[in-house]
Amino acid sequence: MAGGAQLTQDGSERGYEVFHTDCPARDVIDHVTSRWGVWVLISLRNNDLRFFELRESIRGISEKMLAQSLRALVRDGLVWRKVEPTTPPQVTYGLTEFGREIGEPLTELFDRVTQRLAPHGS
Amino acid sequence: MAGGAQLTQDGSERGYEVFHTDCPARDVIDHVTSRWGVWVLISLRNNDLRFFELRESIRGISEKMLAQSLRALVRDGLVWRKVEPTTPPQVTYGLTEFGREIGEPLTELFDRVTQRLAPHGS
DNA sequence: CAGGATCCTATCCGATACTG
DNA sequence: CAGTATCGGATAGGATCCTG
Repeated sequence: MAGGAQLTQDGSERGYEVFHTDCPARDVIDHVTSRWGVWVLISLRNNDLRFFELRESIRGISEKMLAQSLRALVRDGLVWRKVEPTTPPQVTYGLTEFGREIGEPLTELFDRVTQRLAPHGS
Repeated sequence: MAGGAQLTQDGSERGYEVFHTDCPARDVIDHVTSRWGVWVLISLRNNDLRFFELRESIRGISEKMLAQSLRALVRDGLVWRKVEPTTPPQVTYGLTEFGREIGEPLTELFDRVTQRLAPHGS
């Protein structure tokens, strides 16, 4: 069903799959493609990072939105969170297997846009 | 540079590529991954559609946001717009080559999420 | 049918201040 | 360091009405 999940024109009212409002996939996609979620996932695709490393990496994000985005991604099972109860505390974030699965096409998307817009490299 | 485009730690302030705020790619990504842009692109990946067909397909979108999203996507060169000056007028939208290029990983992303969340099909 | 214009609300998001 | 809580401005977005 790679091409499916559109509306199925079988005449009935239901038949929509993910385009319908109450589809759980829609929420996840919305989180993944949210303003900052994208960059969090892309930032984490290579190495696990700590909170402040993410903040430094994603220029322009506020702590509030970073924390919020991370919470959503953890809730959705895309990102894990490891707390080292030291002083000062150390919290590390990384991609789960699902997160890596999702991060792949996201990276691809990202690369294609970049390549398209910046072909003036030589 | 599939793995690159992170910050380049060469010590200087500049050296960021796409995570920096004033990167043009970031705008496009933001449009592509906008609340409704995603669904427009995914809706169009198989067939060209008219305005009302898009509205029907993407459940929950308002005409205003659909028009607005379409305008942004056309401006970014991801979607083309063909006007048939009949009465009533007929406007068709479809993916440009760039749009198709971008739609691919988006569809992949979409499929992976769907597959993950709805494996109870059988 | 395919929108543009207007109004109004919901939420996003940054800034600031505070906590463990 | 890694957050949470609160406030207020900016923006997204829905509803309605109107036009070619």
